[in-house]
Amino acid sequence: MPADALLALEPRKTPVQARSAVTVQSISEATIQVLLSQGAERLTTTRVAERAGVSVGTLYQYYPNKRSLLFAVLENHLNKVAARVEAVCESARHKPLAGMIQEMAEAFVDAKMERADISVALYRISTGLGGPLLVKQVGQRLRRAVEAMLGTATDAKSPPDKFAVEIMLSAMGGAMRSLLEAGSNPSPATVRKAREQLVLLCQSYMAAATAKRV
Amino acid sequence: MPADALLALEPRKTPVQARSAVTVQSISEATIQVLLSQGAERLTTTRVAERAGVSVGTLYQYYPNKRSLLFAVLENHLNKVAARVEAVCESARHKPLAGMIQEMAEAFVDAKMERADISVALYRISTGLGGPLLVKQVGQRLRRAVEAMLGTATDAKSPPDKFAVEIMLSAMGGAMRSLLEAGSNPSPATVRKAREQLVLLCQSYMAAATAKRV
DNA sequence: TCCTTTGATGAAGGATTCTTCAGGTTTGGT
DNA sequence: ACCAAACCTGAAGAATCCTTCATCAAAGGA
Repeated sequence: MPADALLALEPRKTPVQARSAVTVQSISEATIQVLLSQGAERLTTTRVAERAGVSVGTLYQYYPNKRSLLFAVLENHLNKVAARVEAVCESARHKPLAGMIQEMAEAFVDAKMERADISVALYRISTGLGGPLLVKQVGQRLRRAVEAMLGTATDAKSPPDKFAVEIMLSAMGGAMRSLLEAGSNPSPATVRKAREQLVLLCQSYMAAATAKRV
Repeated sequence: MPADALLALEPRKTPVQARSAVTVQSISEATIQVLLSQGAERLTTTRVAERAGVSVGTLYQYYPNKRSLLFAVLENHLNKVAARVEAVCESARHKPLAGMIQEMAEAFVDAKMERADISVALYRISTGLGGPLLVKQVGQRLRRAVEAMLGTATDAKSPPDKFAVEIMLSAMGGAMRSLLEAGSNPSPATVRKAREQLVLLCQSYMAAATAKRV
């Protein structure tokens, strides 16, 4: 893979004045909106600019190409979710295992649900080039945070299995995705139930996985 | 949504001679190949035809448009996987719960792994219009099969929760996806470990979910 | 106030892509 | 051998799309 494939994704110019900061923000928002209303196939730089209320030229002043725009939006969202889960993982140390997992899983569900529209929109581009890579990176980052937390469990079982943690996280992510993509924004009751069930899923699996260690 | 959006996805003509059957098959295969080597973005009807060794016109004799081609390939794969899991669900009735789950989960992993290339390729288009719908339908179909199986468990707990089964299936699917998209085709050792862990995940969750019922 | 930087505009070039159709080739029955 | 049906071809029309650049407007320090 060519080295400039990554460089071409970096933003082109950073806003220095206030109005341009607004512009960049509205371009980001417009990307989500177009993604939701038209789909990834019909997402066009022109359409995004139109929806943002600026001209195409303006868009290209901050993003060198279409892909870099999508990449930036995706990266931004993933980082926010990861940061929130990491924070919870740090503050939940030195507790019993079940409680730690519960806090972590709930934080994950909440972070995704809070702006369900963004999540749904981004699923539609998470498959493009660079997407799986980002997801993988963030996944690793999350895994490390969870592992560090689990290491401090008061009811210390054997240390958690690296592979098992990965499985747990991707399973949780998959279930959330399926739920969000299922259609109309889920009712509060559904969200409650999902939280509860995902907590149960993670708890029971982690308990089984750490116990099984010989 | 317009009604003809679905009709436009139906195949245009069904092969009657032997050579045309070969042609459509090679078009299907070529679609996978192009998807893997070029990505969804660069998948072109012309490129698919080229790779299949036929001309574009031929392709359009069997598929009314590009989307119908992708839809057909995706549908075919999902149906195969679903059929296999359903078959196992039927033959695994009247056993203890843990054993049933194990057979089901292993069948799922095997079905996905057997042609990992197809799975990976199709993830790249499963997000297009009609994709989530198909996935949802197949998910429901699978859920019913699993529920029917669980109802016959010899160590009968309370009947399984509908929502919980959905969670389990989507979690399993998500974990598999993450694994497959992680990159280079996983080693046999990784596959073994994945099978084992996914079985554990499903077993422990189902046990916890049925036990929790009041 | 004046001038340099920063920000915004949008028409147009260049490149792809989807899809059709008029005309040729192959197959299989009679 | 003959013919109708099935099948294949691929150049070309019509529609988008990405990206650039010459030009204009706003901002803010000197």
